[in-house]
This record gives sequence, structure tokens and C-alpha cells, in this order.
Amino acid sequence: MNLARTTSTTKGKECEAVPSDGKPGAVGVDPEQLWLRPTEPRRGRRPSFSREAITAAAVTLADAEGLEVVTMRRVAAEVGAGVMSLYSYAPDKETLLELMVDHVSGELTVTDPPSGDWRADLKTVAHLQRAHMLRHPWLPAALTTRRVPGPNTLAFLEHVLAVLRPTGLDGAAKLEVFAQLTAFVAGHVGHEIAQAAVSRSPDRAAAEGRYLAAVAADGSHPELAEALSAPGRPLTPEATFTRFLNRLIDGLDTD
Amino acid sequence: MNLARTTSTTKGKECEAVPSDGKPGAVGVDPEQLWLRPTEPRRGRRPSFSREAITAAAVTLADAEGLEVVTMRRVAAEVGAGVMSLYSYAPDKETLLELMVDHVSGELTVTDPPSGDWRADLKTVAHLQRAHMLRHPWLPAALTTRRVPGPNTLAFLEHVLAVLRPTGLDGAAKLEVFAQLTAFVAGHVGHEIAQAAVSRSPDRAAAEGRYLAAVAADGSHPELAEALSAPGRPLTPEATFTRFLNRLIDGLDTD
DNA sequence: CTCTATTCTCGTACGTCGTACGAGAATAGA
DNA sequence: TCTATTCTCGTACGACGTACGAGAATAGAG
Repeated sequence: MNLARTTSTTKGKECEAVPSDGKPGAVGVDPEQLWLRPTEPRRGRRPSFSREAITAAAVTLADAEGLEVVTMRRVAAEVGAGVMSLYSYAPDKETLLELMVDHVSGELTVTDPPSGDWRADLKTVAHLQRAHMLRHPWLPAALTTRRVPGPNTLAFLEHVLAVLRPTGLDGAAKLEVFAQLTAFVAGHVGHEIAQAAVSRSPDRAAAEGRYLAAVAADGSHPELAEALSAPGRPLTPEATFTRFLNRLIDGLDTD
Repeated sequence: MNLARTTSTTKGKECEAVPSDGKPGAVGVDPEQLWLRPTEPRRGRRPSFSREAITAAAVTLADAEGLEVVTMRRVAAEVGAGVMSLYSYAPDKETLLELMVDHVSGELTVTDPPSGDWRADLKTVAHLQRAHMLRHPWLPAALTTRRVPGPNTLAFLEHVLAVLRPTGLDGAAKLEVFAQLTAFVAGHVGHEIAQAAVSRSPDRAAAEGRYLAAVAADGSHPELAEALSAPGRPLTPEATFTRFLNRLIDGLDTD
């Protein structure tokens, strides 16, 4: 089997299997169409670009200026292609996003074999994920939609499963641990990034402080008033993350 | 002080304090402008609609058809207003979203006082939040952006802080527990919803199964192959949630 | 009452988005 | 050389968020 890591062509027309009803839990991209495409088509005009290059450009853009500037027009301009040319490499924008997520997951490659202490290994994995998401701040938001694991994500998953081997958990449980851990890290980092953004804007931070102070001052929120008046020493995001992560993982057992 | 729970007017023009630079961590709505507006303006034409009604319509829409159908045009149509009339009640769409989030948080009102067993209380709170998010499946996605707590959110926060009183944690730590717990629940439910959406589409579920089977079959992912071949008994989302939640909360201590 | 300042309503219009369509360019095998 | 195939991309469409400003409704002043 070949996981289509290399350039491969995906004509937009071909991907009409899933009608995508637009309901709350609308379902996204067909994984077989996306990741299992053979690299055969060696006829017709030779491609001028590559899925890799396009995806990389989109990632660079998102890293530098945020997910919202990743538009088909902008990505095309960055790559030097016509807008509609992108659709030869990804059937739609959602798929491009999926490609971006898996693309950056390539950075998560771990070479060290599991140490045998699966709790410690899991913590390392989580810290890796956190650093990864901080490097690509658009990731937590992009992960709220369901993603089909691409080759890079699968490689990482493979590593986590190996880490979990000593637990003796069954397959479904191991996969669940992976999903929950990722969701936990994404949730934390998403919050961490938003918090940092507020702090970076002094006007905004001040406005928020004044607002909360006003709320606390009117007597209807005594617990909040006390919490704000006795803040304790400020907590670094790193420390908070480690704290909660340790709680979560140390609590896991293998029953 | 009055938290503007009732109808209040917010002319779009007035909210130009924060330029909103569009950077990755762009900062949203001014809380003082949004939640602390006095209800004075008793002159000029009387409003034909209300912030409440508009927000409620938007929520109903999101619940029924998903966040992506919540457009200014659609909401206006639902309410029977002209599109631009909405801008008399919320300065922009992002603010409307913020209003929606706080609106549904009104359902989270808890009347029972804390029992004294803060771990049990916290678990109850988390289950409440999960049920809440399942009722409004757009919430996990909407919560990835930073929100300024509105009156309903503050009421709920107040309750959680009361629950945490016996822990003796300092203010910052309590607030952190609240944020982390919410992020955890949002992460879990987001995943749960997406998973359910895939399962609801048999074609899609089958395609995904075939894809993973193909990946597992080629030998390069032995751990995945084994996990898929020895799945164990299927886990209900409810059980998984409870499991991880208990790990997290039982691990919390008051040092 | 009339006048005026204020507030809300909403039709029109602009720029941007994702992307359907299809004409043309490039290439591989017959 | 011809033909089938594949890629490129200009044009165009409908939907989006929302700026603008003309008109309608209302409250207080005279």
C-alpha cells in the first residue's frame, strides 16, 4: 500500500462521494480519496506545483498571520499559481486544512523508543504536543473538527501506541487515551494562546481587569471578589499544564 | 452596577476602541462596551427587536443546523428584521457569537449549594457542562476563541468557585481549575460530537474503517494493526468521559 | 402644537470569500 | 501526427460581513 506522501493529483470533480449535508456534525473528507491515491497518472500535462509545496505555503501563512488569512487566493499567490490551480491538488479548502494538519504533524516524529515507563513517556509526548501547538497556534482550532489521520499523524499515533503497550490496555482504550490526551492538550493550549493574546494587548487586558473588578465590586459575586482579591502568586502556563497533565496521567491505570 | 442582561443598544459606530489587528491571537470584544452598558437611552425611535430575541434566534439556528448557517442574513430573516438592523444590537458578528455563548450559559444555573465534597461537586459540574455542550454542539468550537464571561457565565463561575472553597486554593488557582475543567470538557465533547457524526454516516464510517484497515495491513504500523485487531469491548462516550474526568479530579489536591 | 435632536430601520453597495465552468496549453501513447 | 488525458487559470456567480446614509419614529423643548 502506498500512503500518498508525495505529489498526487486529486481532481475536484472526482470527490463527490460524500454529499456533506451541512448538519451540525457534518462529515468531512473521504480518507481513501485523500490519503490512498496511487501516484500513477503519468499522462497529460506535467504538474507545475505540488501538494507538498502548496501545503507548506499554507502552513507558513497560518503560522505567520493566523488561520484567517489562509484563503485560496492568498495561498495561490504565495505559491505563484492561479487560484483555481490549487483545486488540482486539493478538492476544497477543508481538505487543504486537513493536509496542513498532517503536514505539521511531521514535526512530531519521535526517534527514541519507549523507555518502558509509560507514564513518563506519555508526559513527554504531551509536552511535545504542547510545544508543537504553540509553534502552530492555529492547530487547536483546526483540531476541533474531526480529522482523518494522515501518514504523519499515523506515525505519531504508532509511537504513542508503542508507549502504551506496557499498560496492557485493549486497542479501543489505547486509541481513546490518545484522543483524550490530544484533546486535553489542544484545550489547554487553545486557552493558553488566547490568554497570551489578551495579555499582549495592554488596553484590552486593562479593560478586562476593570470589567471584572466592577463585577466583583457590586457584591453579587462574593466568591469571584475574593478570588480576585487573593490571587496568590501568578501561575505560568507551563507549570499549570504540567500540573494538570501529571494529575491526569498519574491517575490513569490499567484496569 | 448593572450587568446588561436586558435589551440594550450598541451602535456599531461606537465600538472602535480596539483596532483588531488580525494577528494570530487577535483580541475580540471590549467587555465594558458589551456587558456594562446602561439601559438609559430612552429617546428616539423605540427598538423593534431585542438583543435577547436576536440572540435566542441565533442559538436556535445553531442548535438546529449548525454554527455555519448562523449568518447575519439568516438570523435577521428568522427574527423578521432587516439585515442591518442587527447591528443596532450587536456591533458585529463576533459579538453576536459571544452573546450566544453567554445566552446558553443561562441553562447552567445550579441551585443546589455545594455539598462540601468538592470533588463530587466538581464532577457534577463537569457532567452538567458535558450535557450542556451536547445540547449545543457548536459550543466546543465557539469556546476555542477567548470569551469574556457575561452575566450567565459569571453566575456559573461563581458557583464553581463556591464549590472550590473547601480546597483552600488561592484565587488564581481556582480560576485556573475552572478554565482547565471547561477546556477539558470542551475538548472531550468536541471529539465526541465529531465521532458521533462519523458514525451517523455509514458510508463514511465504512470508508474510514477500510482506510485504517489498509494502513494496518501493510505492516508499517504494527501497533495500530494490533490495536485494531484487539479492540476490546466498545466504550461509550459517557463511560470514557467519566473515567478521564475522575482521573483528573481525583488527582487534584490542594497543595 | 411644532421643532429638533436622537435613535432605530434597512435598502443599496462594496470588497472578499469559496469554487463551478470551460477554454486553452502541455504531455504521453497510438 | 493525432488523440486522449491532465493540468492551468481567467471569468463569473452567489453568499458573506458590514459601511453608508436616507428615511421613519420618538422624546423633550419651545
